[in-house]
Amino acid sequence: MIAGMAPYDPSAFPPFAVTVDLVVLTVRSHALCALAVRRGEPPYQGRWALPGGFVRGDEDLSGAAARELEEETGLRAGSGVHLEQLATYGDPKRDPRMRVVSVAHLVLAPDLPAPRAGGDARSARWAPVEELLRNGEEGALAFDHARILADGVERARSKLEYSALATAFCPPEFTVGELRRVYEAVWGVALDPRNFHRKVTGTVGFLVPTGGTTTRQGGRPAQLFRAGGATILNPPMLRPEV
Amino acid sequence: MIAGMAPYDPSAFPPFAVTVDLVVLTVRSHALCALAVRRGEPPYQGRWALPGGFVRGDEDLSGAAARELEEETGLRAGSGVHLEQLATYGDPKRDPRMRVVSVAHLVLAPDLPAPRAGGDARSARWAPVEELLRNGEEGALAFDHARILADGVERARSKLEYSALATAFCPPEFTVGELRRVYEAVWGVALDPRNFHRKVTGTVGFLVPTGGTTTRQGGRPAQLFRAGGATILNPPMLRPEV
DNA sequence: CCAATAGTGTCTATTAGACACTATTGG
DNA sequence: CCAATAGTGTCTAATAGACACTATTGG
Repeated sequence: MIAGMAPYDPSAFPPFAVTVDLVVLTVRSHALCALAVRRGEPPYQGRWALPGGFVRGDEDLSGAAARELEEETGLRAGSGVHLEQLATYGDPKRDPRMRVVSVAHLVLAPDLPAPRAGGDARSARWAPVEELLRNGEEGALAFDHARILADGVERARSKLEYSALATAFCPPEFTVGELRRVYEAVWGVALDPRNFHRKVTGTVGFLVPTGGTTTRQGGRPAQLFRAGGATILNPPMLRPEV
Repeated sequence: MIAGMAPYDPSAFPPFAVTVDLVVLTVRSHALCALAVRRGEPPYQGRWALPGGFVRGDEDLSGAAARELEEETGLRAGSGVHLEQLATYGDPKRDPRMRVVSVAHLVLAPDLPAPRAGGDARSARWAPVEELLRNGEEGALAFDHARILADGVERARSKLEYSALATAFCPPEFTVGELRRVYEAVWGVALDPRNFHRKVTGTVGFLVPTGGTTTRQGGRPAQLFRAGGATILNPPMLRPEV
C-alpha cells in the first residue's frame, strides 16, 4: 500500500539489494549444459554457482543481465543469442548476508569454444544440467541456484515446443539434423528424423534455406538453413508424451 | 559479479525499494476485468493504478503479494483463487521518486460482490481491461502499469490454453456453459457450445460432476461441476486462429 | 406454443506418428 | 561394396471444427 506509507521517507521501506543471475544454456556433445562459476568468497566459497551480480543504479534489469553475460562469456545478447527474463527469487533467507532479491534471466546460446573467466580469477565451466541438478550435498549449486536452474531448464524445454527458440542453440547456418539434435538434447528424447524433417520444413517462417550444403555430420550432404523470422511456431513442435 | 565486489560493504551496491504489484483479473458480465485503485498521492495523484505495495523486510515475494491481495479484496490466495508471479519491472525511471523494482503477480479470481477499499480511503473498482488498456492520456494507468496489465492479460490468455486455470474465474460449482463464457470473455472470441462441451468433458481431470443441476442461466437444466485436480490440460484447449 | 440453453451424434479435413523406401556422400 | 545421414512417400489412428439433431426448462 504505497499510499498508506510515507513514500519519501527512506526509513519507510526496507532496503534491498537487487541482483541478476543467469541461466546460460547451450548444447554440447548431445547434452544440455549450463554455465557455472566457482565462488571465490564466502558464503559457499569454492562451490559452483550461476553467474550473476548486482544491478547498478542506472541500468535496467535486462541491461544488467546483458552486461553480466558479456563479462562472463563475451557473448552479446541479440544476433542469435536469446535473453529473456525468467523469474524473481526473494526468499528473505536465500542469501545469509543480507536481503537480496535476484531477477533470474535465461540465455540460450550456440555451442561456444570455452567459457572465459570473469575479470577476476574465478573459474568457469560448462556442466551438463543433469549433473548440476543431480548432485547431492557437496557438488550442489550455491544459494537457491539449483531451483533457479531447474526453472530455467523447464522454461527452455517448454519454449522449444511453441517457439522457434531452438535455433538460438545453433550456429548461424545449420542443418535439419543439427536442429533435431538440439531438440533431442534439451528434451532428452529421441525423435524420428523423417517426421521431424517434414515437420520443421513444413512450418512457415521457421527455417530459410541458404542454398548451401554441408557434409560435416557425415552421410549425404544436407541443406543448410538459417532461422526464419517466425518466433511462434504454428503448428507447435509437440514434446513426446512421457 | 558478486565476488568482485565487497559484499559486506553497504556502499558496494545501490539500495532499491522492492514492491509487488497485482494484476487481479475476473470476469464480470461477459468482460475480462481488472482491479484498479485510485492513487491518493503524487505522483500520478488521482490516476488509476494497479494495487500493490512494499515488500516487508521479513516476508517473501509471494507472501507480500498474498498480503496485498487480502488487504485490497479480502481474498485469500489458494482455495479457488490463483496467484502466480508474473514478471519483474525495474526500469530506473519507472518511479520518479526513487529506484523501485516491482515484482508483478497475477491473480485470477471469481466474480466478486464489490472491491473493498484498502485500509485507507482510496477507492477501488473493477474495470474492463479493454477500457484500461485503450485509454489515451488522461485515463491511462499510472507508472508502467498499462504494460504490466497487458503482460498479465496475455499470460492469462495463454494459460487458459494449456492449463485448467479457467476454473479459477468460476464459483466453486459451475456449469459447462459458464466455463465457456469465461473462455469467451478472456479470449474475446465466440466458441461453439457443442464442441466446447465435448472437449472439456472429455479432458480427464478437468471437471468433476457434483451431481447437482441448475437453471440459473435459463434453458434446460445444466449439470454442475467443480474443478478437477488436473493443472495441465491434455489435450490443450486451442485458442481459435485470428 | 416459442425461446433459450444443454447435450449428443456424425461427417470431413487435417495431423501426428510409424515406417518403407530412395538419395548421396565418405571410407 | 558398406555405413551413415538426408530426404520423400504412404498408411493409420486421432482430432478439430462444422453442424444436424434431440432434451428440458421458463414464459
